[in-house]
Amino acid sequence: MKMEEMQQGSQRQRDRHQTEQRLLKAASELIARDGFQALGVNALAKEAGVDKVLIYRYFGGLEGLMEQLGNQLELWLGDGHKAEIVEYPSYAHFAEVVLWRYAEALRKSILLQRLLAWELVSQDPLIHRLGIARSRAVSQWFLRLGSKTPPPPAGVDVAVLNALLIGSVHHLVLRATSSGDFAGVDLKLEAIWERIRLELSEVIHARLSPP
Amino acid sequence: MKMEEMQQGSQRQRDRHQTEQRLLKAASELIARDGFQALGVNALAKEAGVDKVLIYRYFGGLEGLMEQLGNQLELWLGDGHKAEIVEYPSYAHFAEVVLWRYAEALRKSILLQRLLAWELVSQDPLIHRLGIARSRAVSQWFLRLGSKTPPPPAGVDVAVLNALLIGSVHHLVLRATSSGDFAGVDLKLEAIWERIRLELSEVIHARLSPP
DNA sequence: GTTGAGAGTCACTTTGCGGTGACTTACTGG
DNA sequence: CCAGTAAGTCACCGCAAAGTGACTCTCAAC
Repeated sequence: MKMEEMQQGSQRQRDRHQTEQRLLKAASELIARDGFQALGVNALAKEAGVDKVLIYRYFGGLEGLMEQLGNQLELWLGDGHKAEIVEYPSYAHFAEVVLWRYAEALRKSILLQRLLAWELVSQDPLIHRLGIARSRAVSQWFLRLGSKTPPPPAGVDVAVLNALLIGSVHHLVLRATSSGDFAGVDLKLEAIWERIRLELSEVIHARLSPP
Repeated sequence: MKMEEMQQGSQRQRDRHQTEQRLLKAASELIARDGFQALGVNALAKEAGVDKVLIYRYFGGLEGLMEQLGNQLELWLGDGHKAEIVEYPSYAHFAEVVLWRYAEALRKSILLQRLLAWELVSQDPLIHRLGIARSRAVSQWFLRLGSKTPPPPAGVDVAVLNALLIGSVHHLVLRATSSGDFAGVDLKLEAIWERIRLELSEVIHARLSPP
């Protein structure tokens, strides 16, 4: 009789690795469902169906668990990193495609959204570190996708324009899952997101296409 | 001897109105300094130098106090509502000026920033209601300032463009006070904000000025 | 003066949190 | 077969939170 098959019933299954994975998964789900505010040892242990003492034994506390969760950060972006690198006819085309890829990945990853939102309110140094890791992962993703692209036109403040564009995407996505609307626009409708995509494209080409 | 002048020392000053104002002011300062997470009856009472039972007696609890604080919401926007209504040569000029006014008012009002950020993470219906009141106040402010302005050019998705622009302003201001940087841009520098203003202006005119 | 109402004070209960010590159970290496 | 180690369970501690009851003090109306 193999060990994996027996289930004594009186106690849990005695598999450290599986318990760790349970905890990490439960943490993800808890954050995605209720946000970082709800992440406590008691709630997490209950969500995972595991005793809370194991959080301390295996991870040294919530901080350690979060740190380990953060290591899977690039995984939070979903399959976006599988995107192939193509050659774009212009920087504007590149920006348009990559920005929209990012927007779609962000919309799908509630976990990443929760982290972005929490970065705006928390002063916890751990969250700050997670934010730095997130930022680095994202910009590397951008860099990789843009490795074969023409340079942007001169005379345009590309850094600031990028910040504006990414900022608007962040804010709209975050408002979509929090209140569902923003500035009179109903972000729950899929048709609106198509209009957002179009308008982003217009803005990018209006600013970045050579006149 | 007037009642207002005596100060017995053994007990507080026996002035209900002043105590209420103390509490409201303390709540503002507490939120501005430490955020909504730090807003509890104990912390608030300590900040105001007042017994916490008075929060329940005078406001019926934190919710009531917050509600009353929310009524002063348009006051949070600072002296922005004192701005005179002028006639703009074009919709683009109007958008440029008003958007930047809003950005500057928002940068100055940490209280409003805290509310905006908290709306993104909280599921509290009270915060949701506050957000609706805030949104209404802001859009009325926009409407008032734009009462004498030419219509926007046809063929442009003005609603979505506005959401994008306001969203980017929101996000950059919020990141400025939380982490201080965004997308590789150092939001602590005043020079950067000048570049942001310029780039916003460029985007607005590129999209809204008739070609 | 007396008294009643309202402002302020204090002690208390309850509840949920993070965190820990001591225990039981099961597997493993010798 | 036995002993040690590791997984899991349980009860508990200290603490800070929200909220409440009962008290004192002060003034004003009569």
